[in-house]
Amino acid sequence: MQTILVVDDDKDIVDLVRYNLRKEGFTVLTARNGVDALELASQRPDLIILDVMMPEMNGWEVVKKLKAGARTSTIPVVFLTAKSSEVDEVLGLELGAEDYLVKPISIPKLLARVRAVFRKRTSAGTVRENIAVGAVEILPEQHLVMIGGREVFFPRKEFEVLLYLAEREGKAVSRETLLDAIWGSDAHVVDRTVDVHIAKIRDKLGAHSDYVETIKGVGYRLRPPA
Amino acid sequence: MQTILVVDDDKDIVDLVRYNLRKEGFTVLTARNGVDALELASQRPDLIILDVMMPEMNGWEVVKKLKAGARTSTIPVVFLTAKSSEVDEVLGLELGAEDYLVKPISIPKLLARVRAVFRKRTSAGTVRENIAVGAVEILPEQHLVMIGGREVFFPRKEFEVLLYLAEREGKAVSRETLLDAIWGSDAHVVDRTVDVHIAKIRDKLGAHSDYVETIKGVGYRLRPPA
DNA sequence: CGGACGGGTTACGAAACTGTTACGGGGCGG
DNA sequence: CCGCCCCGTAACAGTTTCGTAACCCGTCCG
Repeated sequence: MQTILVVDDDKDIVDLVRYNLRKEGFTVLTARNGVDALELASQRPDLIILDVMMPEMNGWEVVKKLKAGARTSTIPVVFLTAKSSEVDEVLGLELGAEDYLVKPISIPKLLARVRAVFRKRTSAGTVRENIAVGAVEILPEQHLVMIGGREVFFPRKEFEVLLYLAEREGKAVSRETLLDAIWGSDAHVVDRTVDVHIAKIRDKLGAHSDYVETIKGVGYRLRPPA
Repeated sequence: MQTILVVDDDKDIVDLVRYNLRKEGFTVLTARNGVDALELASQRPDLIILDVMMPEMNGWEVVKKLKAGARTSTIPVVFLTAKSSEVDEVLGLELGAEDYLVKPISIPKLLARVRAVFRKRTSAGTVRENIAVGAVEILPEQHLVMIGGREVFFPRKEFEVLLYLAEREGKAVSRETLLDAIWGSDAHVVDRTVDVHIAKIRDKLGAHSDYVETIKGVGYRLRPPA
């Protein structure tokens, strides 16, 4: 079953949310401050419900750190906020906030949002299964790459590029497509940047660097050699 | 130039979007409600930017009707939404929404999304199916050519020429037509250039070089020998 | 028989593309 | 505050691809 991390300094709210989510069958982790939240986030819950206003480390900071961590950057976050004026910030800042809820919390609304997140996750194909291309294995959920059985660390961008290519094994992928998919359609990035990442990926692939083929004038293609 | 239909009940937004899209060279149609939108959609714009919240007929209904109409079902739609909670619905319901934008609108983002839609449409949009002509197999998505089961590399231009001929197997294609289709109508290329590429293609086809027939005074034709 | 046409081939310089390395900025952790 | 890592950009070098021109051949005439 899916795990949800609930973070709020108000014990009443934590209890209320936990009770209701458990009743729905979710596994619930809780934290009363940002530090503990980050600690628990490393367990990779499927969703984080996060209070904006907290002593010491507020919600923004927590999210920033989550997004920075390779293992936690893809976890969806739903904000809890007391003031509706904060809503604009949630939407304005592009922190990858999945959604928000305004206090006082309406339980039906909460559950609806939570279900919506999971629906989106599964329908949008965000369920990232492990992929193997020849001797290269990619484990998206753990942000891990195994090359010939050995574990190799890939920084975020390189990882995403590799994953994208792997999901389309054998297909030619243009730089433009990669930029759209990974950097976002509104990115301000030169396409030669892709080359550099490809170079680094090849470097890490070591003996298997020939998995990444260059198609001049077209793009790249990932596949095991014949 | 491409035509975009903008639908929103807020005049300010319509004006803002129209102004910016026009500046980018698009032809812009506008509607203030769902009914007018459907009316204009019959003109088959290349893209529809659609507000979710509108009086009388909301965005969902408009899209449903668009998808129902044979002439309008393939037009990509980008949603405009004020609340992030609606985003889930956009993605959750599989209405074929191409993308979405959250208000307040960022113009650079809007333009980036629009451009992305057109890029996707022209490049990956069409599902390029594999083609076989005799012993020659062309796999467009992988940018691969198999000749008698053996993989042979074709540089971009040669690949495109071969593909173009293969898509018209048995039909005579003039140099002029090829130049138009592959080099672009605004290219400044001598038509004898085509001959050179044909020669290279024949060379790579090896034993099957006779697939490419010359029709004197007309052009070329690709087909397996009788 | 000579010449005009159309086309096949080859050679070569220019342009286009990519691989790689180096550098600067930013963020995070110590 | 310092140092390390990730990332985007620029610059340089090495290839590949492309477009033309040139030359050659066969055919079809008068």
